[in-house]
Amino acid sequence: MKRGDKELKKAGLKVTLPRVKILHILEQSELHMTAEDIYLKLIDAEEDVGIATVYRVLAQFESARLVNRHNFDSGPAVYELDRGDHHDHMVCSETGKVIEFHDSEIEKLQKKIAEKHGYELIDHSLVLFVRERKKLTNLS
Amino acid sequence: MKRGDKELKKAGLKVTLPRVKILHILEQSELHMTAEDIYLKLIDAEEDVGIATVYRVLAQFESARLVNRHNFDSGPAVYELDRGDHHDHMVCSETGKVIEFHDSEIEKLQKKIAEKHGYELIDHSLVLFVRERKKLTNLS
DNA sequence: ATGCCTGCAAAGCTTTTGCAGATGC
DNA sequence: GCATCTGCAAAAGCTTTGCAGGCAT
Repeated sequence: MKRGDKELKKAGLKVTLPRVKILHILEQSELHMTAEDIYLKLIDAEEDVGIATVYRVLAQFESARLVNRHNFDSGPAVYELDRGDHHDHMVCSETGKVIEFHDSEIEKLQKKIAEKHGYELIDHSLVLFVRERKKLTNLS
Repeated sequence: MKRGDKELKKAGLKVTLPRVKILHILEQSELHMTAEDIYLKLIDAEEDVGIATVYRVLAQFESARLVNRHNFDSGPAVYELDRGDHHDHMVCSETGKVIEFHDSEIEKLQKKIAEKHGYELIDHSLVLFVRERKKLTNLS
C-alpha cells in the first residue's frame, strides 16, 4: 500500500486511481492549483480522468479536510493540500504570485472581534492584494 | 437635478434611468445586495430594466468607486455602496447575517506583513465566518 | 445628430448532476 | 457481488457580450 492510501481510507474513500493520482499531483506540484490545472496534469500524464471527477474528488478531499479551497477572487477556485499549518495568503496583482504567511496577532484579534459582537469565530478568509515595492533609490 | 446625478456625471456616466434607479436602490436598501436582488427590486418597482444592464451598471459603478464588490464565498457576488468608510465583514453561517467591523490594529498589521515580504499593500479582503455564541449558562 | 446606453437573447465560464458502465473491496 | 466510483454529456448558476434600436446631451 502506497503513501497516501491511508489518508484516503481514513476519510472513508475507496483507494481509486483518480483519487491517488490527484492526491499525488497536489503533493508534487505547486501549491494552489485550480481544478483545471489538475485536470491538465492528468491529461499530460495520459490518465483518463474526467474534469467532473476532478471536481468530485476535490470536494470529497475538502470534506475530509485533506485540502482547502480558496476563492481568491472571481474566477476558478484554487485548491491546496492541507498540511496542517494554517496560513493566509498574499497575492501579487502584477505577477499573480501567491505568498503564504501566518500572523498569530491577527488571528487573535479576529477571535476577539467576533466575540465582541457576541459570535464565535469558526473560520476566516484573509487575502492581501499586493504589488512589488517600487525601489525609489535606484533611478540612476 | 436630483441627488445622485452628480456622482454619475463625475464618473463620466450619462444620467439614465437604470443608473439612477440602481443607485437609489443601493442607497435605500440593505447593504450587500446581489445583482439579482437589485434586479428583483427593479421588477418590483415596475421598472423595465434587464439583468444585463444591472451587471453592466454595477461594473461601471465599481470602476467609478461608487460601489464595492465582494465575493464572500462561491455563489453570486454582493455589492455595497462605497460610503468612504473602509470596513471588513463578518458572516454568520447560521443566519447569513452580515456584520461590518473595522479594526485599525489589523489594518496596520496587514500593511506591516506585506512590507516585510517586500510588497506594498494595495487592498485586502477579510471575512470572518462566525456563529452565534452558545450561552452555556442557561441550560435550565 | 451623435454617440453612449439598453433590452434581449445568446454565449461564456466554472461547477454540478444524471446515468450507465466500471472498479475496488 | 455489491456498493461505490467514474466518464460522458447535459444542465445549472452566474456573468458577459453582440446586436439592433433607444435615449441623453
